[in-house]
Amino acid sequence: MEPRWLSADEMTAWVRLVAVVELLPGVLDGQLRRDAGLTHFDYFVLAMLSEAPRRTLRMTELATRTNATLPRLSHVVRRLEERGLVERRPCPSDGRATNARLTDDGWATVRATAPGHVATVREHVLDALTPEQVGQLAEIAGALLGRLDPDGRLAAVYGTAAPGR
Amino acid sequence: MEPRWLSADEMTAWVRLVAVVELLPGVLDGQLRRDAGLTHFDYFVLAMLSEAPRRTLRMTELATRTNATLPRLSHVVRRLEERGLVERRPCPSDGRATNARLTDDGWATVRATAPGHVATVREHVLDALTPEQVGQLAEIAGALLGRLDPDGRLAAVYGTAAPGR
DNA sequence: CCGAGTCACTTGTACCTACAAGTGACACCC
DNA sequence: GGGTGTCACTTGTAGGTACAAGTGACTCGG
Repeated sequence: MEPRWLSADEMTAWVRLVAVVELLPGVLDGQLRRDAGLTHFDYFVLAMLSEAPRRTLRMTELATRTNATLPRLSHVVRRLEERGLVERRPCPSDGRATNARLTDDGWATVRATAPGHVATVREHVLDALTPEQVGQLAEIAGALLGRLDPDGRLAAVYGTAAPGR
Repeated sequence: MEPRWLSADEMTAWVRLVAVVELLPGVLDGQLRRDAGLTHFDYFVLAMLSEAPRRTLRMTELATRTNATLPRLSHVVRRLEERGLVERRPCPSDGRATNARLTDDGWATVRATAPGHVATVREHVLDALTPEQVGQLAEIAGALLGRLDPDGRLAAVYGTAAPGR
């Protein structure tokens, strides 16, 4: 089988996108690790909790929102718990479930870390684009998510409605 | 310090971009791992070699093109060498350097793997976009790379874009 | 109830990556 | 032409992620 190859325009877009996907995590991880001793995934976990009602989420829900497997999340939350940023309690209404809650220390950490993180995002991404391009990027990324996340598992995070479903 | 926060449009674009960056590597890795037993980074290393003259590159050059640290590349190439896909030889002109060359087996592996990889890229990325959006994506990603890769270390890959193969 | 099946999570093992230290090889300079 | 410093890599060790198996808790048919 021989699928149609990529045109020059497609190749350019694809190769650059791959480069971005390769470089961006390192930039984010580096800044957060230096400034707060957190990996980007750690920060994302804390951020998801900070936006949840009562700063609490069930492990399963937290796993889908962070696109993590349950074992991975379990390990990460255990480490965050050892640092006092998160606490786990058995869910009163379902004995199988565990609720993860952001502690006051964790909340303070998020508030202290967010400005530097936002500054990094501005510096390396948003400020490089025109307002028009920001809109185009939202459209394009939305379209990609329709393919990358057809079940909408992350839809609760990235907002409303991929057009694909 | 309080940097200006993100506008609603910026937040949408950013959150979606993060989701893409989070999901895309998993999709690429999964397909390549299932079909060829290669990680996306492995494949990228082989692809870079396959496009180089005489299918040979010095380790340092290969590291910059793949955005890898030298230790990481050293481990990966050792494993690829154990599988017979790559071979290493001391550089005759500089005793410090090592040349990595794609073997015939490695070349065959790349040729056998590329179509499935391209199909995945089409399915999950390019076919989700209009031709106009493909152009916009190239522009946007190019702008981001100006910030993410200011020294142009990866420019040899995404810049000239060598659409030949 | 009671047993099979599923769910929600935890633990254990293997792999991969990052960081730090070590080994030759080259370059320069007096 | 030794001494110093840098370069190009390799090796060793620690930390994080993925996959597989295990443990209680719920559900539902009989």
